[in-house]
Amino acid sequence: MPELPEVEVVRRGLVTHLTGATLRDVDVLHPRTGRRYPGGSAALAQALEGATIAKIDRRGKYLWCVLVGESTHLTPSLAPALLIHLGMSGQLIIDDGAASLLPHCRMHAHIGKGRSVSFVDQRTFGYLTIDKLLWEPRTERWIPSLAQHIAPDPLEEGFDMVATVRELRRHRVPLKNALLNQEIISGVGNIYADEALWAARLHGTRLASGLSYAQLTTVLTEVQAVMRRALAVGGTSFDALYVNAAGEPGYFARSLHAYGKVGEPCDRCGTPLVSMVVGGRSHTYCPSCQKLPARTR
DNA sequence: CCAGAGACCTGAAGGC
DNA sequence: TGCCTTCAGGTCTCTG
Repeated sequence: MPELPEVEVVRRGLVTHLTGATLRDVDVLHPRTGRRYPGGSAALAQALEGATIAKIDRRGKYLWCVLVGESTHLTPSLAPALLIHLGMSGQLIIDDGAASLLPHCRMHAHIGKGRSVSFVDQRTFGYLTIDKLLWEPRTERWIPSLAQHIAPDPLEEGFDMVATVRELRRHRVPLKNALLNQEIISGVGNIYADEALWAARLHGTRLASGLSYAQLTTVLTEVQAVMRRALAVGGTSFDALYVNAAGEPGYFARSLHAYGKVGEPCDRCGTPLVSMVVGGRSHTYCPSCQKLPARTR
């Protein structure tokens, strides 16, 4: 559920409250939360103790806090970013620290001025770890080593539309799957993939390798457009599983045209939308606007 | 190298 | 009413 727009909304909220903050009394409360950190959750909590957050950055669905270590436990070889992936249900909540632990709280730390930060994650697909940053010459950015395999996202400066189209055409897989492949383009999840395909009038089972440069440019342009619109209203929330750093939902769900709308009339032509499984993921589309061509393979 | 399937996890929703 | 099954989704890992 948290896809690029939702993660960016979270990042912006954290910039306000975490920049310059020092983490104290760090607790990592679930073994799966620290599973990507050598030594696990207890070692992670110890390593984060006393770390100060200098900057908060993002690529696709990966979020990271650049750390400046006053911490004696931050080993130089592992400095200097706290990498956060929200998984399916992760939330980062800033509060005044007075209340007891939130339900499904997986990490908690004090950040000064009586405030605290909580990582809440019902399904524990998310994780926190400490990772080193590596210089990426192509985009001139420092990127965590665990996100090295992730392609630039469609809203970052270094995003190369032409190169991404070329990469999409290399893959003989359904376009829907190609859009969800974070190594081709990052930040796209099931919601925005379905929305962009609907807007581009393309069926998700069309092979990426079989589409024209113009068609692929159109769908990528729609990915950018739908994400910008979602970002402007705080992202997409269906339930309490996605909220910003202040615990508030986003309002893009009311603007969706395809995702989660099986059986409802298409907003363009009125034909009821249908759903099918593509590459193990549900794909909701308009059978009239998003036609499969006669020759599909 | 590339594609596809399974594993991980919890709570909501549906079936009987 | 209540138990059981199914589903949802993002990534990582394994298999073919």
